[in-house]
Amino acid sequence: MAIHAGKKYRHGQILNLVASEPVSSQDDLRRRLAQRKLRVTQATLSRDLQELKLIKTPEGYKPAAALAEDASALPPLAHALREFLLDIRPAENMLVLKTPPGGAQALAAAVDRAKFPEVAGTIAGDDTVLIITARRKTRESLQKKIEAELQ
Amino acid sequence: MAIHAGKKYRHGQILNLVASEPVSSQDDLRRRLAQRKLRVTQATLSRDLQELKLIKTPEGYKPAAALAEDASALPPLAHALREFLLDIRPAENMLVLKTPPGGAQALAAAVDRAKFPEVAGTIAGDDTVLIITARRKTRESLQKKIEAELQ
DNA sequence: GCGGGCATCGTATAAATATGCATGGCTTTG
DNA sequence: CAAAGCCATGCATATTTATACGATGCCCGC
Repeated sequence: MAIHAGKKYRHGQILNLVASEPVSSQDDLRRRLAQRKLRVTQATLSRDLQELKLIKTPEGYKPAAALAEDASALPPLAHALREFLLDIRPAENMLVLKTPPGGAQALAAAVDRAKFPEVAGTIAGDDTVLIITARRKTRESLQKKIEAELQ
Repeated sequence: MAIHAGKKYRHGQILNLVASEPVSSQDDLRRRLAQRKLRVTQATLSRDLQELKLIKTPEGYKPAAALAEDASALPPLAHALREFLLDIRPAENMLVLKTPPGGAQALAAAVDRAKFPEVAGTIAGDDTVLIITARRKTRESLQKKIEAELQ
């Protein structure tokens, strides 16, 4: 094996590089390492990046450690509302939210996650979310907050 | 344009899908959407995923929201080791660390700052650090600690 | 020393993802 | 309504990433 400085060392250099400046591709990384006298092929870097748990983002490679969380991380409420909400209908102490087919579960989850004090509970079907509040006044307050999320 | 239900709706379905089960590729995603009567091409999904800020991880697509970084939030010693260490050689009551040319001073400084009780003293040349401990047993203990820093 | 097992790596190529360009529909303006 | 501008999209293809396979080096026991 050629002039090798060891995989450990190369991994350290890779971590340094991606932490200090955006690296847009494995070939980009390969060129930068070459400047540091480390000559390896793209194939090796593909393996290295996997071992180092670095993932590609629009802003370069980043450690995946931060995203180790469960797959249930949902987008914020505002986003869910923009994506799913078709209509809001007030009904005394309740709010009825309409979504496209299949969207209700996701929207309800986002509402729950927002933990509004006004919300007594939610029920989601396929394209409808029912939000229940204590009283009509409570519902008015909640409705304002939700409409504010829509800007 | 075919029977389409709108980009917003498709985006909602994509968020649902990737939140509920791992999706390994854009083609995988394309097939699952087809089951929900959404027919689009991989090219469209590539654009969708970018707009939704979903990034590919070994466990499927995830929201990029949780993109903390700092690969270098490591303790200084671990960082220095990753950056400089090429080799560790034990020698009775001493450890010899090899670095790339010019790296020894920096690595030795990091070792000193870590203040291991085992370390009697260090001597750094250009590409070699000599760490001196009291006895062979002491060196073994230190060596384990240093190797642990490398993961 | 000699073979076996393991790890690393490059080459070639497959697989996955991104993109230039053209099309068709929708909306706005006059 | 026509013309213009804009979006969303598909198709074809370029670019990027992953992998199957074989070669080489190293360590270890005999």
